[in-house]
Amino acid sequence: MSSEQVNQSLKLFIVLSRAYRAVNENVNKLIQTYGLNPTEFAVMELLYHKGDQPLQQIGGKILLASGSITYVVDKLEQKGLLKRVACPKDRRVTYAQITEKGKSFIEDVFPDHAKQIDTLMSELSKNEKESAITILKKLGLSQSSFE
Amino acid sequence: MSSEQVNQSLKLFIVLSRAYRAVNENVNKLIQTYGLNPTEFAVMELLYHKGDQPLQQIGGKILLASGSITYVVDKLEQKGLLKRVACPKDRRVTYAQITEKGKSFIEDVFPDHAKQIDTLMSELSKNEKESAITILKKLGLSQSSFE
DNA sequence: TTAAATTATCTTGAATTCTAAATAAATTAT
DNA sequence: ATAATTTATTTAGAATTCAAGATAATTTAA
Repeated sequence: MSSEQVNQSLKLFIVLSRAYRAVNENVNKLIQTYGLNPTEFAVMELLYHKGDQPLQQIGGKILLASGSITYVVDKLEQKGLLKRVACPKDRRVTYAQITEKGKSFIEDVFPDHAKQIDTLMSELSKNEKESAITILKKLGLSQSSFE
Repeated sequence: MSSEQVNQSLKLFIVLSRAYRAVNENVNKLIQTYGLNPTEFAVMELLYHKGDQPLQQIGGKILLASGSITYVVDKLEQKGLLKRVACPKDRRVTYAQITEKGKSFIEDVFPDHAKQIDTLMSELSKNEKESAITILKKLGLSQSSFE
């Protein structure tokens, strides 16, 4: 394990962090204009694209502790964008389910949202995006090593 | 602007987010073992590698609001890892300056820290890292578009 | 079956971050 | 020179997140 190799990895970590933060900061500002915060939007996207979710699964998918899920789901329920639905088979479980209002919200907002993200990526060519996707996929699988 | 292109950008955004979070989650756990939180560590790294910083500049470099800088700098000052130093030329300005204790801390911790990050990147070949660095650099420059 | 262990959600309190306003110093314009 | 604007830091209060514990339901094992 040469020092050069370590330096390259460090540099990648820095560049990865900057790229993510730069893009994400812009996406977050965009989401604010919809009247939601990033976590709320992530939950809505998840329910819209993947269907009803047991509360617990939401935590695993968007990286949120169980106490925080209760908080975010409460807020979205107050806004009428989702509702809690009891699981008939296991009474410990509650599903979050998108409402009609929630569905309309995502359908209103998502096309432009996607276009804006495309704009944020416009510095990259098609091939560069392709390469980045292939490479970054491998990093996304990192197992947790320091628990 | 084809829909395929937008989809590719969306996919890259998702993969970028997952990669960053996977790596970052591990790095954050590592930092916790040093007794600091990620923001505190970022400030210490900045001061160690880039020298004294006016408080305001810290915000720009690690993406933190001015109110939060006061909070983090207070905590690091309490821990004796940095001190505030008045700017002689402009009395509005306060510098954060690393202390000897802070310097020792980083010097103790950094070599292993870097090695652990290298381990997290070990799924990628040298060439893949090189490509990722080149491509991600372009994204890191994204200007804020929705202020 | 009953007890023990596990799982899902919620509650509580602390930590961290943000926004907006307050304060203080410097700069600009009249 | 004085007033108005800008810049840097801090304060105060709200929002968000987490960790740990509480509650309730389910499953496992004796």
